[in-house]
Amino acid sequence: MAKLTKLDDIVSLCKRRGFIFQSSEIYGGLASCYDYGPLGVELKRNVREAWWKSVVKMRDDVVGLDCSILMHPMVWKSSGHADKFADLVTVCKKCNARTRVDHLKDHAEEHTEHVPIETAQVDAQNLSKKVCPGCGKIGQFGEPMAFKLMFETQMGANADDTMSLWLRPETAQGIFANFKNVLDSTRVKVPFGIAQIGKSFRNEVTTKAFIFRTREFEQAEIEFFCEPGTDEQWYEHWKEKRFAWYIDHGIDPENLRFRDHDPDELAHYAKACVDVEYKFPFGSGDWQELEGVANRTDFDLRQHQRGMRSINDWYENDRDLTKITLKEEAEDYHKGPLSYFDEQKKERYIPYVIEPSAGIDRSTLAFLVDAYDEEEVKGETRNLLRFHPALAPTKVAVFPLVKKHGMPEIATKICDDLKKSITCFYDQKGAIGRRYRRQDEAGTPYCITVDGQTSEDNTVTVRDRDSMDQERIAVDQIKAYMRDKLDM
RNA sequence: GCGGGUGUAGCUUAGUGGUAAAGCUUCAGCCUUCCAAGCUGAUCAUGCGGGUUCGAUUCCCGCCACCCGCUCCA
Repeated sequence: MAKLTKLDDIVSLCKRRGFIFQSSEIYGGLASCYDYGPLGVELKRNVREAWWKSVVKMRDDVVGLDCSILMHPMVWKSSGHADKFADLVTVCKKCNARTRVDHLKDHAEEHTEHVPIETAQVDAQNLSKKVCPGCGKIGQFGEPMAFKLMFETQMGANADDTMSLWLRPETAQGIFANFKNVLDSTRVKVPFGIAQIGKSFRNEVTTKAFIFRTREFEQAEIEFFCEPGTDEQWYEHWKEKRFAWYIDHGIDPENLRFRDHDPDELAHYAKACVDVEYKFPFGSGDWQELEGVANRTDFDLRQHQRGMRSINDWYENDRDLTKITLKEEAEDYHKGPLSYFDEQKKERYIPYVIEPSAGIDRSTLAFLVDAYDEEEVKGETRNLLRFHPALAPTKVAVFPLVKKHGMPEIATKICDDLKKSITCFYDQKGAIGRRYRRQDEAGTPYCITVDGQTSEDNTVTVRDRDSMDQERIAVDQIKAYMRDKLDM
């Protein structure tokens, strides 16, 4: 069957049906920014809720959180973002390949982490011996360009007295910063997790592929705190849980896989990391990351303990982060303010952290692409979105077979009644077949039709999106029927 | 940022140095008793800004945006 094979087809579908629009389109658009239309916002909201339900509501060991996007600058000093979230990039004059300066080596290149900007600048002084990984030419590089990877903004209305802040580049740090608050207020015990969904901002060097890599994006992250030594089993646990979530919500297993990070690919704080990848149809049909599950060890909480010890330095140095370095870690750091006291073992430790970090926009796109289908029906092409019921923007559409003989009144009443608990949509325009197809394109799983028989025996037909089969049920059974079908 | 490509109604396409055509969609009406039927009518476009020209959607320049690479990662 013909499917979406080009990104252009997906973009077109998204716009045509009101899923996703280019941001500020009437002004020519704004690079890398997108808006969710009427159907898109419902879909995305459902993706969020499905995630939240799965990791918070259905579990006893995860609680939720919603942190501010603006946080104390020291958060980013401790996390490492302030020092390291800047790259110097240079371009080979011969082949135009673009490479991060810290990735350039005299000989073979090996993967490295982000490095402090100052270090990179020193490195950049001497590129004459460096080898272009693209064409192998030596020392043919242009002036290195600095990239600020975090968005900066100002807090304070008085123009002469403002404070520069960053928009968070990840939601994770808000969770670490609230670790103690959650411990003190919710009676949770390790192992437990804190989940959060929210916007993050990164000045990606290059954006990519529609909403796949954007500078403003939405993350769904869990920081799961566990006892050191149990981290590997929890890593496996989350790896499995998160993979299953995509499958359970309709992603074709053929299009989903794990990709383990190579040891030299791991971030400095991570002990292990695996990506959940989806086979997007764009480009050459590449596998692209939807979610990363990482074992972050005790790195973050230990870093924040160092940061807390350094706060006075920040004040004493005119609140200038570039002038300070974090204090060394205390000898007994494992008993520090962000440690956990294990009642069973009667000992304190800094928990290890397993972090499943998903991209809401990315998975929304994956669910959309994966649900898209075309099939031949009586010589006509039927376009439909086979969304999982939990994700479908509209759950039920209600129609009168024709708009006379009192059918619209009955149908309207049914729809109004359903609205209280189910997202539904009423339509009486045009021929019935057309209305069915319209709902197919929006991914609505069920259509209820009031016909001539309804006024005689109080029954309606329920039409299934995927099979197009119809079933006749009693009006007073509709709610129960839908609850059952929609698994509500 | 560099290289390559693209930009005409909501969508898909046509076309031209003389003021833009069609299909689908949408809207109104008629007709319709179960899968995009039919009839009538209507709305809607040359990404933005300059230049050349009597006249630019078309030619030139700049900008913006998107796509494909280089990169990166949720």
